[in-house]
Amino acid sequence: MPDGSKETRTPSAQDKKSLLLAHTFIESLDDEDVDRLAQHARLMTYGSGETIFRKGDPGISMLLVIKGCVRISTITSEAKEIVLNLIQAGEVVGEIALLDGKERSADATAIQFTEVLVLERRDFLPILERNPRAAIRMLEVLCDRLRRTSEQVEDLILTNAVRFARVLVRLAEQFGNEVDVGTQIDLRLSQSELGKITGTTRETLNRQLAEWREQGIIALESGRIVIRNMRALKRIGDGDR
Amino acid sequence: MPDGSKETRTPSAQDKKSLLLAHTFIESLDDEDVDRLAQHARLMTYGSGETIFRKGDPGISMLLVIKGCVRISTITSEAKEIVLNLIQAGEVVGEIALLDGKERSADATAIQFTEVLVLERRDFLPILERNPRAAIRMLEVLCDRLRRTSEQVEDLILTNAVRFARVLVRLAEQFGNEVDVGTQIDLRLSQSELGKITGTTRETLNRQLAEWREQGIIALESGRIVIRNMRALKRIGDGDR
DNA sequence: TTTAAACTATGATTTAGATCACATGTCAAT
DNA sequence: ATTGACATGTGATCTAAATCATAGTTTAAA
Repeated sequence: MPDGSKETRTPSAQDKKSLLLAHTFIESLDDEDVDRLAQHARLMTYGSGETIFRKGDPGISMLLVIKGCVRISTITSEAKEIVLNLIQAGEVVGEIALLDGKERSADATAIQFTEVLVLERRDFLPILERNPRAAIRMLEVLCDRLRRTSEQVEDLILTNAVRFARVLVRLAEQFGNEVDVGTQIDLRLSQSELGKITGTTRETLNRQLAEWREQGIIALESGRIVIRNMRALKRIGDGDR
Repeated sequence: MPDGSKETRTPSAQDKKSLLLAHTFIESLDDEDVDRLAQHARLMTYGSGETIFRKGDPGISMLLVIKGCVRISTITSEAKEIVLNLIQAGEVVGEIALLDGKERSADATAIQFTEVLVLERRDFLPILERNPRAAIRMLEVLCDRLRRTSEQVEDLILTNAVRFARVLVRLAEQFGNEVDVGTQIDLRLSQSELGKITGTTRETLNRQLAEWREQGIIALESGRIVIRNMRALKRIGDGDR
């Protein structure tokens, strides 16, 4: 696991502005604000496995993910790691601590080569205070997160098969890519990684995947899961065995 | 379980205004907006056990809890109920669906005699759009929720004893009342109810509580839990056995 | 003031899934 | 090509907690 070796490029404010504008999040801002942000924003890149921030860090910034994917996770007192969220290009990371000024509530790690634009609290908050549309956009983001996380709570009291099915369906919605045989999840996830998403051990997960593979419900295509029978998977996820 | 029999009083706009002003949430609004809300807000009351809304309902309103306590919960496909949140006087309920315009993501039930002020989407959203401070206040509420819910996700992959301890500590923070023997949780919760909060069966919970009672860590005082040794409970919750 | 309904307590049994153990497979680096 | 670091695949065993069963207790209603 490489660590710390974040590199920073030094692109022009113009470059940064166009990156900002490409980000869905930014559409709620007017041109001046975008300019202001572009001036102060830093562009950072992280290799796969690199830590972006850690639980407990002071949270004075928010990241717009330009490229790649960020895993939000935390390690319990019993030394189990659980993934709270996977955040892809076009979404934001670290907004909670930025907004409430408290510590980071979880760890953030790049799981691919990832580029982010870092917005500082002092640059961003004034914009929210001036621009209600931006604040409302932030509210939408948080509502979305909350719905997802509540769903995860529900998932965690379900039996494994049902939970796995629901997680796969959700991953397919988030990272899915339609191919001829079905929906491919465009993420290279090891089984232990997937285990951390579902909150189970690698072994149990492996057995379940094997079964579904035999039944033709899923398949593996160069290290990526392809869902071949989405309907069946959804049925399992609904508990209709 | 009584149902549906909501009664509505018809207080004056003045009455409603003073209720609004008493609510911590409202401090971010200016006087005109408070007046406007007071005119349209409805005061509703619910008996213990009454349903306020159900998962799947259209979410066109938000409730300010004036008095009492509301349980936010959901029933899984496997027919298990889990409590996502307990919301007491001074807090808001149902803000997510109001903000994102989607369906209610969970059921809301009064667990005591409860009074709420109902704010409609069409009255409230324009205020957010005009008043960034109110929007930022909403952001804080959501951040808070998100931190709580993420903690619950963490809790759910812990072993029961650790999880119970953490839940009790959290309930003590939220509903605690310092008495001579310790901190009393000011809620009458049956063990099955507590089970739904911790995501376990009544039986397992019962055994754990019995053990802690013998050890003098907790006690029962007229149906309410008193934490007599908070330090011990916190240590257990941290996994330091 | 008894009768029902809900809640608490605890033992016995079962079970889902974790843990352990080890074989096999893959792939990048030397 | 060989080594080593990881990832996958599967049996065997163990265990935490669910489920089942049943008795006692408190609360509220008739």
